[in-house]
This record gives sequence, structure tokens and C-alpha cells, in this order.
Amino acid sequence: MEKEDEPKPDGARDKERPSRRAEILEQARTLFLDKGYAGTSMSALAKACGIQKASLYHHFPSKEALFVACVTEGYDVATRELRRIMNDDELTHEDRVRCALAEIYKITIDSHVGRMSPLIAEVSRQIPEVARAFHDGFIIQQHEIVNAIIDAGIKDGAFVPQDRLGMEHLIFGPIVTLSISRQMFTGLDTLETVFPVEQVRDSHCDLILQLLRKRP
Amino acid sequence: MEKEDEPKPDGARDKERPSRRAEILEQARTLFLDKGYAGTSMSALAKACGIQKASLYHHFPSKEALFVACVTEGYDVATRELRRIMNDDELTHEDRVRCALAEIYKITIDSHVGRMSPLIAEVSRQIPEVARAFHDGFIIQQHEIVNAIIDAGIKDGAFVPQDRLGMEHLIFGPIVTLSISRQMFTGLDTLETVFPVEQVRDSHCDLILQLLRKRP
DNA sequence: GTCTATACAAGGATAGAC
DNA sequence: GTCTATCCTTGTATAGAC
Repeated sequence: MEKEDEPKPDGARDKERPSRRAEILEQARTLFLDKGYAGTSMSALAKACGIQKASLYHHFPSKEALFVACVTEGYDVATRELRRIMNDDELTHEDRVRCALAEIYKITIDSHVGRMSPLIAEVSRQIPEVARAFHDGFIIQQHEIVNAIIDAGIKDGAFVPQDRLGMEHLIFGPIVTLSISRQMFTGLDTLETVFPVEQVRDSHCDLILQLLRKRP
Repeated sequence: MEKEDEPKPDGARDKERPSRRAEILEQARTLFLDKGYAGTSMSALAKACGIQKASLYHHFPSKEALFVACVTEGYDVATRELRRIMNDDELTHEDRVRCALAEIYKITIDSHVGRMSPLIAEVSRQIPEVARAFHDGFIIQQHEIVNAIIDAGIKDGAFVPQDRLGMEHLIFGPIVTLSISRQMFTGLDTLETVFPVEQVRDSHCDLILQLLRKRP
């Protein structure tokens, strides 16, 4: 159990060109998302990168280490915009909810990180550390930001308090499920009618705000 | 002594002895859910069944066919209770929603069929027919039943109409996500505090009914 | 850092005895 | 219907030349 990670790039200076390692990770993420962990071979990854299989082992000591790197890197970038929205004092509380939801839809459906749930489920027993990293580094971050946005609205009297746990699941549940459904049912002709992103998002947002708004 | 010439039940409707084939499917479902499709080998399955690998091929022509059988069989049983609730005229509309939600939580979190989403996502591109079967035979069935329950409530003036697509996602989203989260984060010590089934279910149900109930 | 070549295990699937 | 034995492919990973 020895860690053999490359030194992390602190700034712009690199003792090693980021190109190759970064490209391997990029291709790996795409393949893992498409074929699953066990379904992705190092040969297929090498071919996707245009190099030989053995060369992969110069950058990563094992397939498992490579996968861990895929899953644990890049969370900060994913939630950066969300943090900005949370602190944007020029937005009303309702608009902050709308913008945050739109951003979470974007992250969860479009980004590699957001689409990793089925992948994590596949390997969670085999490589428990990826579940922990995904949970602490990604899931919890998002939940905390959304909670902060709602708390601010309650504090200012714009929102009515609701059960916290239920609201979290009501907000994130439909988004995660939509993302996974779209992965499950890629290729079905009914995909865009049963799982259309914009339409679900807008309707979802309206219903959430119905619950948060003060009523006479 | 080992002759299994069972006295065939007259006029019975058993197309085939359930014993061996059924046991293989049962073990396969457990292994596929635990290790994924590519991560489950025919050798491991044979060992779990206590037979030799070659014997599996007497019952199923290939691993893929075996998997398809795992995914396509058993939907009727899963949604039977849900159908009963829909038609139970002794329940109020609110109670029908409560019972239906409780049943969907049970199906989605406890049953093999309900926990298959990550698995379907893994193989959907490789074996498209399983996605179709899962969608038509399971997902759509549940949605239609829930829609019927809500429609009945609207018709009787107990519920206020809400956007249909949004409500579907608001109802199923948190349940599916909870199921997958519990699969992803099995083993995390915070599992029961962040993803507790009963608590989420009750809170979820209350919020849904807030949206459906008529307000002054 | 990347290559060719290779070690060695495990994968899916088949043949044929019983 | 289950077994043993086997085929061939693919898997991860390593050795060593350049």
C-alpha cells in the first residue's frame, strides 16, 4: 500500500509537463464513464491515448491508482461557480436558488464528476476510498452550499423554514436521478420527452420555490 | 436418488423446473449488483451456485443472455402491491399517496430490481435491450400508477393540479437517488445520518403533500 | 518516456464423458 | 444435467532496449 503520486502542480511551474498525465486522466474518465471500471481495460485506454499499454504504468503504478486519481481530482473546479453564486449579494434569495439549481443541473449532467455516481456504486466495495472522496469532496460540498443559501433566505425572512433533510433530498434527488436516467437510457427514442433537462429543471425549481416562499 | 423426475403437477403452469435456473438467476443478481456486470465472472457465479462453470452454459447460452434474463424477469411481482394500492377505494387520496410512496421506497431500496439502476447504466451501451426492458417494464409502470393516483385526487377535488413532469421527478428523484447513494456509500459511517430511509421518506412525503393539497 | 516483448492469471466458451 | 479438460482471448503488470 504505497502511494506513488506525482508531485502536485503548485502553480504554473511544472517539473513535468501536465500534458500526458492529464490526457490519460481525461481519456480514462471518458472510458470509465462509458464502460465502467471493470469494463475498461488498460489496453483500450492506451489505444485511446495513442500510446502503448506499458507507457501507462510509467504515469500510474496500477489501474486502481489511476482510477482513484480520476475520481479524487477536480472537485474544486466543479463547485467553484456554485460558491460564487452563494456569495453573490446582488442576487435576490430566489434568484440565488434559481442560479444554484441551474448550476447543479449543469454540473451533475454535463461534467465528468457529476456523472460518476453509477461508477462509484460499481467500485465502492472494492475501492472504498473513492466513495469517501466523492462524498466528502463533492456531495457534501454541494449540500452545504445549498443549505447556506436557504439559511440566508430564512434569516432575511424571504423563505419559510422546512425540514432540512427533506429539502436536501427534494433538491438533489431529482437532479441526480435525471443524470443517471439519461445515462441509463441513452439511445432510447423517448429520452428527451421523459427526461428533458431544461423542462425538468424549470419545473423542479418552481416547485421548490413554492415550498420555500412565504404564503399568506 | 438424485433423479429429479418430479411428478408433474397436472395442468400446472410451470414451464420449467424452477430450482436450478432460478437459483442461478438469484445468485447472479446478487453478484451483478455487488460487483457490476464486467466485474462478475462466470467462474465466480458458478462457485456461488456450487456448480461447475460449464454447467451454467447448459441453462444460458452466454453471460449476456443470463444478464438479460436477470434484468427482464420479475417486474410484475415488483409492482403488484403498488397496483393494489392504486385501486384500494377504502383509502383516502392522501393515504393512497402515502402508501404508494412507502411502497416505492421499499421496492427501490430493498429489491433487486429497484437497485439495478447503476447496473443498467453500466451496460446500457453494450446491451441496449436491458435499458429498454427496465424502462418499459419497471420505470414507466411506476410512473403511470403514481400519475393515476394523483389524477384521481385532482378529479375528486382533493389535490390541486401541478406540473406533471415536475411532480414525477420530485417524487421519484429523491427515492432513486437515495437508493443509489446508499449503494455508493455503503460502509461510510455517516450513511444512516445523511441517508436514513424512514426519515427521508416521511419528510419527502409531507413536502409532496404540501404541494398537492389545496391551500386557502 | 516510450517502445517491444513477454510473463502469468483469469476471462468466456466448448467438447465430450458419464 | 453435471462433470473434467481444454481452447483461445484478453486482462494486468513487468523487463529491458532505445
